[in-house]
Amino acid sequence: MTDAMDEQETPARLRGLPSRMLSLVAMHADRLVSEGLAGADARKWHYAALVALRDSGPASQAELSRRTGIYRSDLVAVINELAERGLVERAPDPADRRRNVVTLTEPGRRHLRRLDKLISELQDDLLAPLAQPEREQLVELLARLLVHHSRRGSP
Amino acid sequence: MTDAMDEQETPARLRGLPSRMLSLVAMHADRLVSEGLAGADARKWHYAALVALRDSGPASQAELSRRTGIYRSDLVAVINELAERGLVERAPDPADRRRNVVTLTEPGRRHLRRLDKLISELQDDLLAPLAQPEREQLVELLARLLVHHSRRGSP
DNA sequence: CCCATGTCAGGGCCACTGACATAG
DNA sequence: CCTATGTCAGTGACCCTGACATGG
Repeated sequence: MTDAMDEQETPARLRGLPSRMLSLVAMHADRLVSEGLAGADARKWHYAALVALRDSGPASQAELSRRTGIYRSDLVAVINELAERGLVERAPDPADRRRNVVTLTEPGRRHLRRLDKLISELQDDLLAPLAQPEREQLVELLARLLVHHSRRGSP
Repeated sequence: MTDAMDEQETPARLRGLPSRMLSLVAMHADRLVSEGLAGADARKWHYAALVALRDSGPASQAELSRRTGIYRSDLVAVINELAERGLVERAPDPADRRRNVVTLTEPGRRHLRRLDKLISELQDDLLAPLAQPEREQLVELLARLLVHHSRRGSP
């Protein structure tokens, strides 16, 4: 009875394709955030690195890379730029001389607080058409997808 | 009472940032789709162009560009590749000699049917952790975000 | 004269790889 | 000897711009 062997359903249309919708929405989101951060002379990785440092304290670059998902090789430039601006400090780790310990400075903390505000406004712009419970739903669904698809490559 | 002026809430953490989650999930989705299509010697734009042709019939390249969102300049290569494989036909439009009319061929239709199946399996992989109603919720929320953020640039 | 179309050339950003020296 | 770390060099995909010739 419930058999639907004769599905002649409309073949895929582009507009309803989840993978496509995700890409498009993510593009809009990235743009919003990138442009917003550009106005504050920052990029999203600057923000990611700073937040990671505040959340879990000073860390080596490799450790930071794991926390943020930024590649070790790309992190170099990010830390360079943050250090130039005096937002973080990069000092050799006496305990393990391969490592640089990256630390959030006080100006870095202040700057981060400004970025926090900016970012939170941008999230609001992004989610503008959704009511609060819907935003939470969205976040929860995305989180489920993330944990599922992350169990492949990172552990 | 409901006033929350003294919000000292935990400052932003990366994991819960909607814009970030969207980017990450979209990355996974793109990967899934790209790798899947690569196995069928196709790319996502091949698929997009083919679907657009089936959905709305033969079209000029500029028209196709509007339907798919692919830039006119990038479409050239896509149509080249599809034409090489005999999946579409590109012929000058006698009514407007600037235009090329692009038409889906019969082999193109067959190929597209295979891709449809592939893509639909990939969507399943992508949404695996979600139950059917949740998938619909997700798509609906994404659609709302899309219409909202598309009213800027296209009309 | 202005606009549309197809095409090419190229820039910028980003995820990702590979290699290398140094150190554990 | 193998692994980890920081660094640099480079690739390929993708989004996007600009320019140009031809035609409406």
